[in-house]
Amino acid sequence: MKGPSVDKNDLLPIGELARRTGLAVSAIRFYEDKGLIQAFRTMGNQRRFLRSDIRRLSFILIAQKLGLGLAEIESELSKLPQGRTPTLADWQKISRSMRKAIDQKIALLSLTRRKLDECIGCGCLSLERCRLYNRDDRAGTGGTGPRFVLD
Amino acid sequence: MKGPSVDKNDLLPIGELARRTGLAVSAIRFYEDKGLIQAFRTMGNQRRFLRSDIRRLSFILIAQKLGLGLAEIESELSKLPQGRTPTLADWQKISRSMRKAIDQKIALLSLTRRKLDECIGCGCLSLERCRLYNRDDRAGTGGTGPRFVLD
DNA sequence: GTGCAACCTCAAGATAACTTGAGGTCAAAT
DNA sequence: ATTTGACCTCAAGTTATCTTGAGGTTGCAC
Repeated sequence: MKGPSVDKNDLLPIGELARRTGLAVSAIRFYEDKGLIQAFRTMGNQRRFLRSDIRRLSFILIAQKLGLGLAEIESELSKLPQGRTPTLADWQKISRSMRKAIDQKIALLSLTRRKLDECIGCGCLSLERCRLYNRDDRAGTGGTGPRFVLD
Repeated sequence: MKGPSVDKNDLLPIGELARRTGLAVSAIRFYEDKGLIQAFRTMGNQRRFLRSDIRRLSFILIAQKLGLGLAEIESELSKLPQGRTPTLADWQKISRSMRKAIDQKIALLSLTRRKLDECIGCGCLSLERCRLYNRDDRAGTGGTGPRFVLD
């Protein structure tokens, strides 16, 4: 019975992790710096990662594709158990939350597309008349970015 | 008969354009700097915009939501006729190309979702086994960013 | 035990997309 | 005529996400 042991041979140096994920070594170090991933250190101060960190980085890559920022990703990842290597069930849970994010993105895009279809009919793209935009606009929402349009 | 005349009263100062689009004044100046939009100048060196620039800016905002960078957006906008105010037909054309971009995005997300569904079944998220990733990977594609994963 | 690729840190640079600030001008109402 | 808010330029700052470089150390293979 060879259970999931965490013996020393399973620890990966950063370059190996880079090769396996397609990330640059510098990016992984950067993520560690940001607290997205953690590493053990050898006596000689070199990083050693768990195999499960491949998944962690994979998650980061996928989540980025979905438009999440590193901060948001970190907050997602923080839902993983601390102290122990995440189990399959842990990853399933987080994967499902990612699926929801995808669903939402698709829904938003579908909405945009539908509205755009209407607009193609009139050729407008005008903030004042087009349904692409809020009707009750003209208000500063308080944030920094653009204040209405498609939110 | 009040046709679409372009007399002086139709020229908008930058602040007006900002209010109408929800953009910051500084952002509009920035876009002008980048060549995304052009302005006339008054004798006193103040910018004056055409009404049609509202659409232009609207397009920029929508295209950004779709994930295009300003450079790409500029290349889209460059398809508009030079010299004259874009007609409805011009905008319809560009809107349709935008629709295609949305379609593609949705398709890509659907694919991701489908693959993710498979992965939830196995809980893997592993670069080496999971179908989320290319099978023929392990290769540097030459670019800077992540080299495989979901492309 | 030596060589050399792979590793380390820390600071600075790169790109995108803007904002902020300083210092000054314009124009429309009073 | 004066005031005041909107406008101007240009340089520098901001946030996010990394990369690059300098200068130095480790660790594995021979």
